[in-house]
Amino acid sequence: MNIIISNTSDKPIYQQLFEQISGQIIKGELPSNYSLPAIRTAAKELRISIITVKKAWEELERHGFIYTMAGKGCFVADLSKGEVTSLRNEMVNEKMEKDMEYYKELGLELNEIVDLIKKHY
Amino acid sequence: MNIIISNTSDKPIYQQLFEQISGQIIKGELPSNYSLPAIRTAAKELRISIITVKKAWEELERHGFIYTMAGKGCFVADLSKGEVTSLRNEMVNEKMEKDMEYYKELGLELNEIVDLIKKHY
Amino acid sequence: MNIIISNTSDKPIYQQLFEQISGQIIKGELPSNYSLPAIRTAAKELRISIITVKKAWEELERHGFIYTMAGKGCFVADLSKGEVTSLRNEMVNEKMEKDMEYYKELGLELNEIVDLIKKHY
Amino acid sequence: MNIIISNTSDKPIYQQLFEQISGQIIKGELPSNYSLPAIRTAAKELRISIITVKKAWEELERHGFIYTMAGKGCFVADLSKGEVTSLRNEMVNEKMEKDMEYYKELGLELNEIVDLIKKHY
DNA sequence: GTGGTCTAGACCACC
DNA sequence: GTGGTCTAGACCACG
Repeated sequence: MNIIISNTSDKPIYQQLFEQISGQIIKGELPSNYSLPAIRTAAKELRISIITVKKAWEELERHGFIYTMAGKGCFVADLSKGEVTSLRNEMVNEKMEKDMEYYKELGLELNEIVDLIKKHY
Repeated sequence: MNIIISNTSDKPIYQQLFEQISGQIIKGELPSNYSLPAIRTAAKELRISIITVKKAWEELERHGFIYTMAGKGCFVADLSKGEVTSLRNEMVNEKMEKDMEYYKELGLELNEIVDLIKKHY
Repeated sequence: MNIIISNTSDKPIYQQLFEQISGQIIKGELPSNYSLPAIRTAAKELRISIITVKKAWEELERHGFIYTMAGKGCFVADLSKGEVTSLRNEMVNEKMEKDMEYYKELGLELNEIVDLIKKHY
Repeated sequence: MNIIISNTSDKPIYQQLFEQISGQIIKGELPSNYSLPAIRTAAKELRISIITVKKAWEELERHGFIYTMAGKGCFVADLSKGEVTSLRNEMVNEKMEKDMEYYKELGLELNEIVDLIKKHY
């Protein structure tokens, strides 16, 4: 597991954690039942508060990416490929909707957006 | 000028104002030297705080979308077509960069993103 | 609004808060757009931590009972009678399922359960 | 004896053990003086900690469901039908009280609860 | 050892 | 003033 925290980013730390880990699960880099580092361990290594890590872990559990066994630890959920895709689409669609709203507000045409994406990808 | 404020959105109100007005300027819906409503007037009509309107106007000025004449009011800047495009691109590129980072983090391929955009546009 | 906190209960404080407030909303004792006390105020009055109150408020928002306006406060959601019933049923069904599992495990017949309920209601 | 342990349940494992075994005793599925498996045996078969099994056995003894003979093992208590019913009611009443509190807090009428129970039983 | 809950502070953006 | 985020501790139940 590889996490990079930016303290200068405008994104809250717990969300950075959530996005990176969920991304790794979606991409299959973290296998089912993989044991996440203990909250205290992760907090110490990333030099952030225990509570911040916990918040990220909670968010991951709420979305179904991981499951918690109190007293044992947290583990990557056992997801089928279809479930992974479904989770991914849920997250992507939510964001995409807002993005498109913004680009349309700025008067961008569909093909302009596509061109920009190809440039930035 | 047509502004819609959502109090329940997670976006700060001043930013909603900024985005909508800058969008209208970019799309040419607000002509050069168009006189923006007085801060107090806008605040009253939109039922928001004067401070919030002021912050949005300031942000617009900082980006070069409007200019202020003390005692007279605020007016849409006299921008060439090239300048408008430049301002737009500046805003779009900044956002696009972040968006692509997110979509890549979720393991989306370029063509998947393009498909989704065509769907959501 | 009337809240009673039991420090001796086995239920976490934040859950007691959640259950009591959601119950009052469901019963119509708290009207739409009713302004909940500020987190700090509630914490002081109930003599509990700000974070504990916040956790309860968050849970209420996640279930759709209240909405948050950052910088303004938290307010009871504008729910139709049908939506209230739907929210109630969601909560009740979840619990009822577990309860029945337990009573069946103890060998109770349906009519025994009904008798007991009439006695305890 | 048939025990199923769920590691992902929010219920502690020792309590799952307690509830299932006490339920089987109450339902008469385990006869008087039936010899419970040795703690180490049960722990190994269920793939849980010895400490956890011990805690469940202790809880069963505390409630009077089983008795321990040092060096021999644990056995189902010799309970009359009345005693069984009494034990059962003790457990049921304790839970029922809390349940009804919750359902009343959500504004459910007696007949609504009965209807729901018939549906979920 | 683990996570679950709670506390008493703090700084920030927004209004 | 408000909520949003974060910190650095603490005690508990569970295994």
